[in-house]
Amino acid sequence: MPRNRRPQDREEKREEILAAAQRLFIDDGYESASMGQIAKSAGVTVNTIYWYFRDKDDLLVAVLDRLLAEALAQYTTIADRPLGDRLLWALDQLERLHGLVNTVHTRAPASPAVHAWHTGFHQLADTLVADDLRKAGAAEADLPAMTAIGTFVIEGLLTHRPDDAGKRAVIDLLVHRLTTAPTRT
Amino acid sequence: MPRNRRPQDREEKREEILAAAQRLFIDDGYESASMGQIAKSAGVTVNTIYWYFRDKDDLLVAVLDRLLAEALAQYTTIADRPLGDRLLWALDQLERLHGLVNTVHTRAPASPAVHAWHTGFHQLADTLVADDLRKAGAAEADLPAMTAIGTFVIEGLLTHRPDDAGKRAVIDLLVHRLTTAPTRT
DNA sequence: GGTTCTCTTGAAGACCGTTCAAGAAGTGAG
DNA sequence: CTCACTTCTTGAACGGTCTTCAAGAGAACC
Repeated sequence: MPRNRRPQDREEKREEILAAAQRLFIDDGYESASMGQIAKSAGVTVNTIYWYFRDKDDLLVAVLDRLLAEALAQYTTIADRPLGDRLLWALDQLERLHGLVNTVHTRAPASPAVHAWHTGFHQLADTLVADDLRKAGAAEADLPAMTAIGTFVIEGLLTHRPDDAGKRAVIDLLVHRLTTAPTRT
Repeated sequence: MPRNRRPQDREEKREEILAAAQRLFIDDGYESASMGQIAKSAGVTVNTIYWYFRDKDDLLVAVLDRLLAEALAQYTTIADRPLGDRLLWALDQLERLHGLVNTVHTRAPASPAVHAWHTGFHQLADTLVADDLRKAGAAEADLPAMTAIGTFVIEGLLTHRPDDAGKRAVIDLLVHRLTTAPTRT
């Protein structure tokens, strides 16, 4: 039992800070979004953020978890579409956070928390993609390399952001080349 | 004609600063390597760096140019090896700067200089890869998507650094799938 | 009423990249 | 030699960052 309770619930306030951080991280980028701006946007002082989150990286991880949960909730609604469509969907989902992909890669070496999130995310993504490729009849031995390629291409598309036609072309070619057996020579 | 000359040549000193910056950027990362550390490592004061370079991003671009020139000089020695070998070579070359790949992507939106370097680099890389794929008999229409996939996979391997066997598997599978025509269904 | 825990805050610390104004050092002209 | 001019170097400061510390406010329990 909590010895004390403010009128506003703890989770509620945490969520407010998180929402402000998410918006600023996505709109301005992780580096540009200062703790001061986040605090002002959430209507609190900087120190209050440090009551709910260990540091800025911890705040980033919490935002990432939030976004991932959102995306996974939506994933069930399109889980039975063809692989190419699902990849494009994943791309659109992730594209909302375009800058954050790079941020995660940048912060992971320096922050154990971000590193752990990054590892977990790729395990999840690998599992999903591997299941797909298995169903498409890919050889079991090729699966690790294939999922890696799939992941790398998606990250590349996020980082370099070609136009829609370019995205389509890359995804279609990738799916075609990965799911149809090459000719024996 | 220069009105004045110090005992040490201008280019020489610039090169010393550049060497110190390169080592720290690669070993500690761009963010962690502070201007103060770079200056101390080069045996000068911080302000001296600002005499030779506009800002930290300019210093980064100069380091990138240095590294790229080194790599290109070596490229001619292996230009006639098979595509897979050359990709692995490029990977080893670039791997020395693993962290810098991300740094470039992170700084490009904020720094016009880094952005310009990034664009130029990809134009160069795309040209090289496209030539290769053309020689391997790839359909002209597929070339842009193929080179994009090649680039993305290399960047992915650099960012996520699997072991040597994993790298080999990904490269082999990629080259195999890209250079052999899929079966018609 | 006093104690205890939760939450909030103002102020300060350590570091960052960058700029300013001043000084040192070499070169050429009078 | 002296003076002006350019090149290079530097100490000190500025505004910004994330983070921490110590103190205070507010609700719940004894």
